[in-house]
Amino acid sequence: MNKPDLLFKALADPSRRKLLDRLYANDGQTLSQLCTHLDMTRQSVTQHLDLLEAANLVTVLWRGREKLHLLNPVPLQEVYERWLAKFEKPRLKALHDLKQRLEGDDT
Amino acid sequence: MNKPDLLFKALADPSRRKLLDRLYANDGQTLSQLCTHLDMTRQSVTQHLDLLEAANLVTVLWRGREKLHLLNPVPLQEVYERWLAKFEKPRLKALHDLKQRLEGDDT
DNA sequence: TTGACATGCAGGTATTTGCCTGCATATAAG
DNA sequence: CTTATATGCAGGCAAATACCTGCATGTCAA
Repeated sequence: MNKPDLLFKALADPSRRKLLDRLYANDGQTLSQLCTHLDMTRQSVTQHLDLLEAANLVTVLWRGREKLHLLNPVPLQEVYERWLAKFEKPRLKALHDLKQRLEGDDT
Repeated sequence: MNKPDLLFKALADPSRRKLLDRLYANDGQTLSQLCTHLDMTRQSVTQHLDLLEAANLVTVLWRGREKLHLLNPVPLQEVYERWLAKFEKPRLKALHDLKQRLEGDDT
């Protein structure tokens, strides 16, 4: 699977985003530590972390029997640069607004 | 399903990103037009477009029997503001580099 | 009105996902 | 050495996904 696929898929799950948030608040936590705040088994959390690792959002550092998880923000910056930066605010929003006027709001 | 879930899920598929790219290059295309460049049936493309619409990335405008698709970049800006902006460049990359030194490169 | 065109709607199926249980392995501590 | 701790590995299962086929509906144009 290619790079942006892995990245967006990794971000598409609330449990995984929660893991990223926890690492953002307190980086370098072990698997067991990360498990304590999610209502699922250790094995499920492992699977989520594996996905985050595959997306290069989390890097692993072994210390003895402990597996420390470190957050890597670089791919997120790349997402911005390659996918979001080109959508500058004013440009296409005008079309959306135009639609609102032509059709009435169907939201 | 909540907002960021829909957004990231919509972006997690290469066909859907390709559709967004095509709309970025040439906005307001019909379903048939969008089908011509993807190697799948019209119904599959419809499903992808439905997902993009659910994520509010695409807005639809009916003109007679034609369904025009308009790109809406606002959710992408929100993604940046709510998820990416807080990961400023220098901060945590240092930890990733530290790991490289401690473990050797396992990439 | 009739025929062509644009799209919708209703399934059917193979694959992927997300979660689980059960057991195995490796490290730390007494 | 023995026990507790931290994690890995294998497999199973229900739900979601991403395709498809077949048929129905609505709109334009002659």
